[in-house]
Amino acid sequence: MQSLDDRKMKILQAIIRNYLETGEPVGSRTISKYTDLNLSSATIRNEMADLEELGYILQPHTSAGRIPSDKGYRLYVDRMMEEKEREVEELKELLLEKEDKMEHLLKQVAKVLAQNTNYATMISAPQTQRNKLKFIQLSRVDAHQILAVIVTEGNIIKNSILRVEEELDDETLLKLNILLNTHLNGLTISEINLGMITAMKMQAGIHSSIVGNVIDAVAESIKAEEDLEIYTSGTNNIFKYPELADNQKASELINMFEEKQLLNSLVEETLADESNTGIQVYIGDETPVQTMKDCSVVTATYELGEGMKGTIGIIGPKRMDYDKVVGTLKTLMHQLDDLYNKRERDP
Amino acid sequence: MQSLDDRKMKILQAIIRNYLETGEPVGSRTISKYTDLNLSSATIRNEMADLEELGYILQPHTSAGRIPSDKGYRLYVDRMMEEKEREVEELKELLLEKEDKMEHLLKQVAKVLAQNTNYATMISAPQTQRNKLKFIQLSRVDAHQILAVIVTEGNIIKNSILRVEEELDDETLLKLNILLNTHLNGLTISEINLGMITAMKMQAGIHSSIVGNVIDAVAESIKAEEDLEIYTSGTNNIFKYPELADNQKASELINMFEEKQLLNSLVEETLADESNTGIQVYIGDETPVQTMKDCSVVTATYELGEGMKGTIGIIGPKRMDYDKVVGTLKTLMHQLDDLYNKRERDP
DNA sequence: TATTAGCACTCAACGTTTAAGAGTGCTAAC
DNA sequence: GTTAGCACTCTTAAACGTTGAGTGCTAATA
Repeated sequence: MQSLDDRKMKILQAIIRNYLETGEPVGSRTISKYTDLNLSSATIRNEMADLEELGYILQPHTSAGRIPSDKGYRLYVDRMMEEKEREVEELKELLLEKEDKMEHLLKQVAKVLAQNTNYATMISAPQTQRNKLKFIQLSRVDAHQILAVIVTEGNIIKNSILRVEEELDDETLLKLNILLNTHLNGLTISEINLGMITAMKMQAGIHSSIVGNVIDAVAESIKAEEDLEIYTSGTNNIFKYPELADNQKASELINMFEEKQLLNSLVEETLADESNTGIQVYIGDETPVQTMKDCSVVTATYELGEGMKGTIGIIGPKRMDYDKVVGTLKTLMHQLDDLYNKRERDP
Repeated sequence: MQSLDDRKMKILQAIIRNYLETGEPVGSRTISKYTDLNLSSATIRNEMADLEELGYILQPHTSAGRIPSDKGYRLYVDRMMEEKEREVEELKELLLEKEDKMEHLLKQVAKVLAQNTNYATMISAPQTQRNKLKFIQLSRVDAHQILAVIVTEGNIIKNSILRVEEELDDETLLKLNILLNTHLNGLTISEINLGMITAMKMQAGIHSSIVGNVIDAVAESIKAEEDLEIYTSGTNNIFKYPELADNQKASELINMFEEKQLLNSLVEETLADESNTGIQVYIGDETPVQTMKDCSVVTATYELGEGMKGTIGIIGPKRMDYDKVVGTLKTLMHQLDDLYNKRERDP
């Protein structure tokens, strides 16, 4: 595909910018005034006819102005990505307010982002790729209940309450703790095999059933970790864009944000793509999720060290302010980096 | 307020039933055919004029049919509540599928309920009224990190990771554990006073800062417990009712379901009302939350023993199928009871 | 006295018409 | 290559008439 000459490019940019602002098809006269090209509307018309023929813009109907096509947006975005490296924003302070629990942090991020951009946002909890066990602790809660605490790499903590028939004295509990930790620490779930389990059960003697239960709990904890944890915010922002706000579409979108399964495929798609700078833009039909085919989606991958990766997504109309969104996301990714490093360094 | 005569009552019921189905104002002729009263439309018209004067029904405009007023719905609901005690539904099986984590259970309930009713639903996590400490456990995760596990009455578990400068040997850790548990077990947060804290710090000697940190963690855990945990489902159901689906209203409602703070006031209102059978109906302006003034809300209080109370809410249009909703909620409350008892009895 | 038939009236909803305005494509002149 | 001018297209909104559902009232009926 041959690149556009400079003037066509400027006109295309002007059309897109203008359309982003107004949401209305933009006509030749507007562009003629809007740009610093000093061209009459007639000239612009000629150029626009060319641009349309090349597929960068569309006419909703004869005698309406033009709107950008997906291809047009794509060109605009690609061009923009090369140029821009946005300045830091006031977002920093907001984010660094005392938030230390992962869940709160993520919710906060989604919210701040939604407020800043006026689009709907989502953020997935970091998925630990290799989930090593770090620490297991059994404690007696009362006569027939044992609490199992399971800590994995990255300090993800899971609890599970087990019921036991037999009463356990402190000494036995201590022995079990040692048994479990010596055998399991440092292993990922896939490394825990049946041979190991039977060996441990042997050693546990009459308490073998407890070992079994604990291992089940471990398995479930790590598995539960894998299922989607996605936080969303600003879903009602879609009502700000008439092209998304009709009942049919709005309902589908809202439902998607609530169900979140569909969003998961977006997360996976984003994480899969390694080639990239970390930010991806899906315009219209390019999206991996059909429900969003009238939207554009910008996603970013963030990393909190130790291979803990998550995804941030911004979902809005095709006439999204790509410029701002990409900038904000870039800043945000830096913030998250800083936050992580700060936390490691200085508890 | 004097009660209506039998015929007026029947006509009112017919109007409401019909309106619930169609969502359109209902005219005299319809009622004349719809009921078994064998009255001409003219007679119905006279009665309707009376009913309107009494405030039970409204005319959206001259020469439209009538729709129920809030007062009309109220009468209908009150009457219905006396009579009905609904039969059990198929919901049972759905609910009893292996779900043992509170969070999942609640989400599941919200979802099932939304699917069953075609309205939006919410459920608040049970709030433990007197949150007694049951058990505290400190464990060493690595050289500079301690895991504090805090279990409260009702087996709510909270974790917190503390950083420590000094390395602690097993013996010290054990002593600290004993110290904390002997002092704090069985206390609610309000019972932990400053005197007690300083006494404990004294005993902890050089490790007093850890005691302080743990107590902070305890306080935070219990406080965090208090902030709203509310799950919603089926929010997009509101699009099924044109009277709620215009952009303005839909946006506000969706936002409310996302933010959830407003829903909290609904929860509080519901829990506050002790007088009731457990189910309350708010029609239109009766709602404690302004945002829902065009909706009706049916709430129920459920209890999982030990004073753990939560709230379930169903939010829909004023022309809600009160009958079905109240029935479903009653069944559901029984299910939750059973579930709790079953779980206690048979782990 | 309660009920009903009949009729004139009202008003939202819908389709049609009309006018205005924005925007285009094309041609001819600069 | 650029621009002015003009005829043409098509959306949008307002204006208008028509339709039909539904009402209130009156007078006749059981």
